[in-house]
Amino acid sequence: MPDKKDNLYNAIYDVVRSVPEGRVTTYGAVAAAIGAKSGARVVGYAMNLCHGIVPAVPAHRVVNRNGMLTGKHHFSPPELMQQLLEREGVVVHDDKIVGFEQLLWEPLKEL
DNA sequence: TACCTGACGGGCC
DNA sequence: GGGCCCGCCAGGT
Repeated sequence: MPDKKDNLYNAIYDVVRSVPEGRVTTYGAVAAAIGAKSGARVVGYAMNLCHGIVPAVPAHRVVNRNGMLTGKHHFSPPELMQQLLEREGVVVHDDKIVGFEQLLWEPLKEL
């Protein structure tokens, strides 16, 4: 695997796209799924670059460890993240996922 | 061209 | 129990 880094990002997008509708995952869960233990942050960087990626990466289903929509500010408009989640049946209150632990979808556990 | 900041999380003091 | 620090990549200024 010469393009390890490239595959890393590709793996991140693949995992995020594997998240079922109405479910959410965390940066740490994705990072653990791809073996990037050093960086939940790397997942965040990948999300930052998801702009223009096809097929579209459902970054709105990725939240931080607290279940908060930390990256909503990167959407346009920011409310779009919550809108998409609510559209899928996910209840969001105060930028936080209601019943987050129940909706949490862990790749390592489910995959 | 170089520095800095930014979607996180876990470990250590 | 709480707060601080470190690790990682890439793009913008």
